[in-house]
Amino acid sequence: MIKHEKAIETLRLKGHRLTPQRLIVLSIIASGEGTTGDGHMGVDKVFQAAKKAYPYMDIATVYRTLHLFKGLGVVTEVAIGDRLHFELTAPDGHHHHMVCRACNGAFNLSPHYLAEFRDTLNKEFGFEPDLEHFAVSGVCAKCQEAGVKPKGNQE
Amino acid sequence: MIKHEKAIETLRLKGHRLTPQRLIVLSIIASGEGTTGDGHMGVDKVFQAAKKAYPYMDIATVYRTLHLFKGLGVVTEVAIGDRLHFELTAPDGHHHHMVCRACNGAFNLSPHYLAEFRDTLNKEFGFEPDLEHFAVSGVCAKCQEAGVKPKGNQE
DNA sequence: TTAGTATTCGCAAATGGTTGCAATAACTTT
DNA sequence: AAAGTTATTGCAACCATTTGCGAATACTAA
Repeated sequence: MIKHEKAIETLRLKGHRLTPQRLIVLSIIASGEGTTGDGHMGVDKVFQAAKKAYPYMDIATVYRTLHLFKGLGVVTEVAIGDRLHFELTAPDGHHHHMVCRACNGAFNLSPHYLAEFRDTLNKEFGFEPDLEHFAVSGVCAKCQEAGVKPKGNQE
Repeated sequence: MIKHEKAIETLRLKGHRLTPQRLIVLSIIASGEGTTGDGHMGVDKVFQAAKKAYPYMDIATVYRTLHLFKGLGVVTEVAIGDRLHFELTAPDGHHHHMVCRACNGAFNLSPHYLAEFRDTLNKEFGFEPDLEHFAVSGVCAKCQEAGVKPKGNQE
């Protein structure tokens, strides 16, 4: 009730309408209930929760709303095991993700690990990569111990 | 007819059956005709070409075949504008991709640009990222000149 | 060469996600 | 407070991709 007030203001300032559907989706994401371990919430979880609060809710509306929020920087999209998940964008500094292909765990990664990579692409190729919300797939330490093999190792 | 002989051998060695469908898909990818600029070929292009050579060809078979090849390291998958594209894996050193979100162009990126990033994730988090076939989305130099804006710049 | 069997195929139905469109509803203006 | 305008909704159809399943076929062994 307090956390996403700024998000609501953002909506209104950019001229978007404040519909019940949007407020519901927003509060669900903000509540972070039914989370898959790390604050990220699958689209289906959002949809189920939203339908409970508002039975006419349509899955298309959920997707459109989440994409709108993403475009406004209000939520962050993370692809976990080829399904989309969302979380409220961290108001402080945001972070990137390492997603484990074995356990589907998502681990935070501070942006400074990518800064150098970005600089290089910039200088060498004039290429400006989209690294605001970056996610690397891989295998986490725990799953490696448990015997999950990393993929081809030709660097 | 010569280029993908090794791929055929790989199939046989791993105990996969040498079906006409697989050989056709392989030769289409190897031929590289109908390419989207950089040697990558869209699934639909592969399917159309395959159906010409073998009218019963099914799109599901094309997908299954391409995934099999990908698992064997025979082809490389690149997501361009959220559609899958494939190319014959470069037999020498392979490369990564920078995909321009504005013009959908795909540019090659030598693996050495990623080596350091991998080492860091390894040492800091014990995380082993899948960087064999890595692709960054972004905006290429040309499209930046043409006025396409990079996304949020909070690093 | 033929018979056996496990893989692969084609089909059809399902998946997660997107889109076109007419009806609805949030905001604006009065 | 009512009417007008335009964004947004719900629905249904669609998209690219995946999957279940019974029929077909590449390989193996005889």
